[in-house]
Formats: sequence, structure tokens, C-alpha cells
Amino acid sequence: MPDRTVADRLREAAFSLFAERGYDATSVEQIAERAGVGRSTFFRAYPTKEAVIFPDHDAVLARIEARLEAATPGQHFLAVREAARLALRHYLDEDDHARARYRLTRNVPALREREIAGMQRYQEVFRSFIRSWDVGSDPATARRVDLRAELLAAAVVTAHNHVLRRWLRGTTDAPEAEFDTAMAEVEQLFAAREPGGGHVVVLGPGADLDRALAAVREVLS
Amino acid sequence: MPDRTVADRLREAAFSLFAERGYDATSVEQIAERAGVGRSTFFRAYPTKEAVIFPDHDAVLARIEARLEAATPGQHFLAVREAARLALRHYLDEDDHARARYRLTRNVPALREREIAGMQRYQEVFRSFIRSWDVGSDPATARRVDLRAELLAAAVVTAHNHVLRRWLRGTTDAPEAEFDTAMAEVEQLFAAREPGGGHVVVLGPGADLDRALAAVREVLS
DNA sequence: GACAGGTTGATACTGAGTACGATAACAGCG
DNA sequence: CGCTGTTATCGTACTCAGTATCAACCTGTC
Repeated sequence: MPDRTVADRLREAAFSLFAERGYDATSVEQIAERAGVGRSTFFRAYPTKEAVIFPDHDAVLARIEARLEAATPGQHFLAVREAARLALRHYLDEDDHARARYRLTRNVPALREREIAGMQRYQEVFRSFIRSWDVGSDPATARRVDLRAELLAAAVVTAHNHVLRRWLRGTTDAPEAEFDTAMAEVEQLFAAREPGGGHVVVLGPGADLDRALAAVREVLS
Repeated sequence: MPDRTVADRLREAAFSLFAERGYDATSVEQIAERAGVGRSTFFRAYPTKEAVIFPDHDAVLARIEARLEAATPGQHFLAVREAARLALRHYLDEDDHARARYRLTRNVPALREREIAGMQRYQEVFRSFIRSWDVGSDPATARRVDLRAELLAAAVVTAHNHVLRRWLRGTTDAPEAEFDTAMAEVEQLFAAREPGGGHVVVLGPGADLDRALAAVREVLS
């Protein structure tokens, strides 16, 4: 592959130098030097030094938004789950590169902030989509729907990150299976509360069977 | 008050300059000049230019941790809710200052990242506390408890932020009342799943009465 | 007054990010 | 082939945040 692009060479040079001396101890000039280009060229390929580590957030975000746009009515949570799966798969495909980035973000506070900020962008996309499920009627329920949209978006991103981090740490070999169960957990938390979604019956500890059955009958009447 | 501290004068100078020219267009040198001190003194009072805006995150975090430490067994969620209330009250007490900071964080990406990172620290404190409710038994349930701790911590922080932002935007005059209902919402989402808490029966749309009753019978058997 | 400790401020340095202008590589086109 | 407009690259110079250092300056105390 003699036609590796300049951005590729810079990325490789950056990661190797970060592994050798650490992020802070590596200057952009050194990265450019190892890549065999000038310092100016680095900043043309990547807007900041941090950006060399987080290259394609925008692309992933665009794919997620496209998946959400294509949601079938009545299949909203499915759309959210599958959109989140796109993000997960993206990182799984990166493999070693994702792990190298994880090592860096673990140890360098500035990079950790950057990554968290990126996650917030995902969350906002999900929140906005989830919010659009319900058209606001009166202000009181609108407030409630706003909050629930934020909560569900946060839950989806949290569950995704939870599984992803376990895979990045090497704690699990079956991230996608864990993703499914984690998302099922999230769906169960929220599912029955969706409009037209059905009902939830909460049975406290020591629940009485007859009273429980009566409650279910009433709800479904 | 002739004995305003140097840090106070710097903070006031910084906010007035930020309001006049914006954050990026204001240099640390200009802040120091308006405060009547040297540039070195600024960095002795605040480690970074951003830190002049987020002064006492550590103090709030410490109060939250103290509140969680003092939790009565069996009153775990109460402890979490009241600890989160400490954070809310802190911002409410700041009043205009909190709103000024909010205006800045809305418009300056670097500051938004900073604030989000700060919120993540709260979330981690909550997560760690919530996780300690359950002692890990077998790996399978430990995983489940890990995820649920993250989800609940994220929900608490999200609900807190939701209410706080409404107040910062001037959308509500009764933030603490909204905080109570928001936290009740969060508690309801998670309540029934707590160990010894009972069961939740989820009935999908178009649920069949007989099958629902059968499910309840099985769960309570 | 002399001495010790802490605070300030000036200076100088590194490194990220921006702006700009010069030059080289590379089209297309006669 | 030669000319020309375009684009990539590079070097230079600049601003500013953040760090390190040292001299000057105020405290107080004996």
C-alpha cells in the first residue's frame, strides 16, 4: 500500500510516539517529523492535536442520525437500539486502534474530557429523536416527556458505554451479546411507560397474589 | 468590603470582560490588568483560565460524598436524592453567577466540555455509592448490578441537570419542587427492581388478560 | 535594625493553534 | 511540449496559555 494518505501516516506516527513517550510529552512537531511532513501539514490534516485520536466522530454520528431518520413508526426503541449498535460496531471494528485510544483516554485527563464531550453529542441526538416521539400537548405533560426523553437517551448511551468499556478492558469477548441484554434492561425500565406501550404493574415486596391479580384486571379493563 | 480577596477581584474582572468581549477574545493578561494584579498572580489564584469559571466543584463534590457516607442503611435512594439536592441548592444559591456561567458554557465549546466533564465526576461518585449497595455474588448478577448502578447514577445526574437547566434558562421559578417530582420519576423507574423490592410486570400494548394473569401467578409463586 | 517566611511581579521559555506568503507538484489545455 | 490555474506543502512569524524562576517586597518577630 504505497498510497497511504498523509493523515494516515500522521495518525500512525502519533500513536507510536504517544505509546513511547506519552501524550503530553509528544509535540506536534515531533509527530510531523516522524511522519515526514511539516508542522503546518499536521494542522491541515487534523484541526487539533487531540483530533488525531478521535478522527471520525462525525461520520459515526451521521450514520446514527441516518438510522434514526429511517425509523419505522411504532418501532422507535428498535431504531434507538440499532442506532446505538452502529456506534458499538464501529468501535469493535477498530479493534486495536480503539484499545490504544482507550489506554490514552484512561490516562490523560484532557483526552478523557474530549471523549466524554463526544458521548454527549450522541446523547443529544438520541434525546432529540426520542423527544420527537410525542408531540407536546399541555405544558405539564410536555415537561414530563422532556425529562423522560433525557433519561432514556442517557440510559441508552450509558448502557452502550458500559458494554464498550468492558470490551475495551478485555473483560468480555462477547460485547454484542452483552449489548443486547443491556439494551433489553434499558427497554424494560422504560418500555411500559411509552404512550400506547402498555402498562406496568409494580408489586412491592411481600405482594399479595389476589390483590396483584385484581390490579392487573383493573389496568387491562 | 475593602478586603475582597485577590481571587474574588480576578473572578469579577474575568466575568465582566467575558461579558464585554467574549471568552476567547479575553486574555489572561487583560483579566489580571483589570483586577490590578500581575499575570503570574492570576495563575497562582486559578490554575487555568477556565478554572476562574468553575471554582468550587471540589467543595460541592466533597459535600456530596459526605452526605453519601452518612447514608442510613435501607435509605439508600433517599441519600442519593438528598446528595443531589445539595448540588442543586449550591447552584441556586449562586443565582446570577450561575446564570452568567451558564451563558458562557452555552456559547463556548471549550467551557461546555469542561462542565460536562465536571458532571461526570458527580456521576462517578453516585455510581460508586450505588454500586456498594449490593455485594457482588456470582459474576452474572455482578455484571447486572454494575450496569444498573451506572444507569441509576446517570439518571440521577440527568434529572438534576434537567431541572437545573430549566431554572438557569428562566423556564421555571420552582426548581426544587420540580426536582422532587423528577427524582420521584427516577425512583419509580428503578424502585421495584431493588433487592427485596418486589417485581415489575410489563404489559405490552394489546396485552392479553389471561396471559397477563398467568404471568403474575408465576412470578408470585 | 536585622532576619525569616510568604506574596508578588517581571522575565523567559515551551508548545498549541492561526495567518500568510513562497514554492513546488500537478492538473487541463493550447 | 509549454503555458496556466489549482492545489498541496512548507517555512516563518505571531498570539496566547501555562510553567519555571528569580528578584523585590512586604509581613511579622526578636
